[in-house]
Amino acid sequence: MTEQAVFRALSDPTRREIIGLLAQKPLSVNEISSHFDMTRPAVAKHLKILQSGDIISVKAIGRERINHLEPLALKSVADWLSYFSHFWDTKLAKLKSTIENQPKPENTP
Amino acid sequence: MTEQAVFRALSDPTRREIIGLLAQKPLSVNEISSHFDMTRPAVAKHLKILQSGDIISVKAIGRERINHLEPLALKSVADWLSYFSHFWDTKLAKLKSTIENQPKPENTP
DNA sequence: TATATAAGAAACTAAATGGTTTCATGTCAA
DNA sequence: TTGACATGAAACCATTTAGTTTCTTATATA
Repeated sequence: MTEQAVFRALSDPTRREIIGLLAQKPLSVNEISSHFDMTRPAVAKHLKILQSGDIISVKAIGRERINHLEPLALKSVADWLSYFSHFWDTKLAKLKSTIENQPKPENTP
Repeated sequence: MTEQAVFRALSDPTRREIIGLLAQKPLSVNEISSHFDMTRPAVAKHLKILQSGDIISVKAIGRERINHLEPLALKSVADWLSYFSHFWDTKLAKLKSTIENQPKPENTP
């Protein structure tokens, strides 16, 4: 939802790991839980926090709830960071603005 | 220090605002505190957390402690995000990896 | 239909977090 | 040298966080 909700969601290592898992493919709550050394309700709470940041969406299939990564939510963090990126990567920042101001980039062979 | 320390430091809106201030110029503890509706010790605690993530460095000048932004620390977050950036910006991600994987131009035969 | 499975919900707990107030220490300047 | 100022440090507090256990509900399936 808000930028704060995304930053907050990313502040926990378990949640970042869940994001990494869901980047591979959508997973049910049980499938996600099996990757961690904690109970299913604990994982479910993390999923709820990820939902509140719109980082994942949930689709009910029968009795399972399939969690999908919504990567666009992470872009707000990337946008915040881009304000500082020129400090460490002037070259890339310049390229970025060049690309974004171009109507159509040429193909790399 | 660790990636976790950086993510943790960014999870608080006050700390992100401090980062924004220090991106303009280095500031003393009092100067930073004057921007917020909380006591100086509270701000000092935030500064300590930012230090623990190596996001700021402190130089003592007389009785003042001048806080400097260390933007390179933010790069670890950018790097983590770049793993997902292809979801929203395939074009830029490709260019980025192209650039970063290039050897030094002068050594190219 | 009976049973097993997937998940949500509630109540509880320990520890971390974000804030406060008060006090101590070092440095500048009249 | 004395007093004001910048900061650190400690003790304390309320709330949030991350986890647990237990119970309930809904759906698959033998």
